[in-house]
Amino acid sequence: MKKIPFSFYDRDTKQVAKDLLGKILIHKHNGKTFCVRIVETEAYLGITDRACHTFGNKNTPRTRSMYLAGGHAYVYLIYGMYYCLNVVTRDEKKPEAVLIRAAEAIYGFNKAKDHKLMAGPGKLCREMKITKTEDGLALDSETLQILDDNFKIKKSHIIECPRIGVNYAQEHKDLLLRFYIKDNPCVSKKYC
DNA sequence: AGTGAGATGGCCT
DNA sequence: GGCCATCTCACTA
Repeated sequence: MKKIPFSFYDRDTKQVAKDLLGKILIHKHNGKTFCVRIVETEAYLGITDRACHTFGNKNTPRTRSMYLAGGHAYVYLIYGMYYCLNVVTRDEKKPEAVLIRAAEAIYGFNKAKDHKLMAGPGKLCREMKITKTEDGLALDSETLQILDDNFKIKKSHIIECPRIGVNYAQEHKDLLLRFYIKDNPCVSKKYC
């Protein structure tokens, strides 16, 4: 299990989104450790991307963490009841991020065999107990980490398709910025 | 299996 | 007031 250097996150956001597939995400909470493998991501390309929270350099209390250096967490509340976990990329001047959309349970879960347990960003945070408390944490923190266990994914097994739920984003809604591992049963939707 | 409504809060005109 | 990077449940058929 290798630590991931911060330089990994200060790269092209689309590339980081693809490279995060297969990586290990760990959250420690109330003495429990939740460990998963990331199987689905989406790239949000900052101030020029209509689907991104920082479009037009929008900087509000909610999006504050997007302006941290790459390798920090950006957690926000959506629809009043679900949290979504993002990995901030690039540097402080480029508020871009990767949404972690789905993961496969490795350990720490009672229903680890349920492939749909974390098939979706809201479900993932609910099951891993990730909330606003984790917003802004570095991804090598004691309680929140992303690690590399040398799990490799062939390029041909990375599927690219349009992002989910961004129909409002006009000319950016159809960009192929959603990535998932081919044939993995834990992804949030099959069709693309 | 596919559609539609409701939950619910922060942030925007 | 309306929209949202969502999810679940209740309905249709």
